[in-house]
Amino acid sequence: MTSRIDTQALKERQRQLARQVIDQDDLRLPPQLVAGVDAAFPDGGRTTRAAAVLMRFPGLELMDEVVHEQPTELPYIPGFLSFRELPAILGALERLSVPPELVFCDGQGRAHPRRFGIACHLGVTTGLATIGVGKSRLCGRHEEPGPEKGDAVALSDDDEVIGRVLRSRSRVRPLYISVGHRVSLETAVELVLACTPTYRLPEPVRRADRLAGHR
DNA sequence: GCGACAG
DNA sequence: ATCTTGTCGC
Repeated sequence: MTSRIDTQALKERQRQLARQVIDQDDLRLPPQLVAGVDAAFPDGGRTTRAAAVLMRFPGLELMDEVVHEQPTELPYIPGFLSFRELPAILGALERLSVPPELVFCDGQGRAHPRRFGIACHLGVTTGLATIGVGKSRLCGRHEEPGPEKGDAVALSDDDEVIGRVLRSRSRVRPLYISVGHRVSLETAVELVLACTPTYRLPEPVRRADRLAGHR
């Protein structure tokens, strides 16, 4: 049986909203308050548990943490992740004591088939500056980046550069960094590196991962 | 038709 | 993402 979900309609919404993405720096630099968000799916996926972590920049001192749960509305479909995770993530973000100036998202930004991954969706929906931090590739092609922290190569789709494949720490699998909203790709890469002192993931998303219940 | 496919 | 123990490597 075919999916009950009208992916064609969702594609149109993505293409429409993608026109509102701002891929240039339009935020205070350096920012003072950054956040990381992520979602987990307990109960065999019936519940969506979103976490938001607020930290100061550049010191990365913890300022606030929020966990928010609500019933899962949609299944996971490659290319439509944001429609599944965004509702709960918005709920978590709204409950932070202070709104962040920049949000690191677990997943792609413009490095998406219709240039509208979850980081873009969150940015356009809230108006916040956002950066996509993917742990693996959704689309695009690239060479293998060098082995040291900071080594990076372009992620390209056709003739378009849609992101960067970045070695956030030496000798770890690279991250897929892309513009979410109101941040340039160059600034996104610098901010990711500045928030990644110890582990593979930027500290805000790593902590959001933990809070949501990952391991 | 076949392979790819964020979390 | 989630289901799951031990195990290989620094």
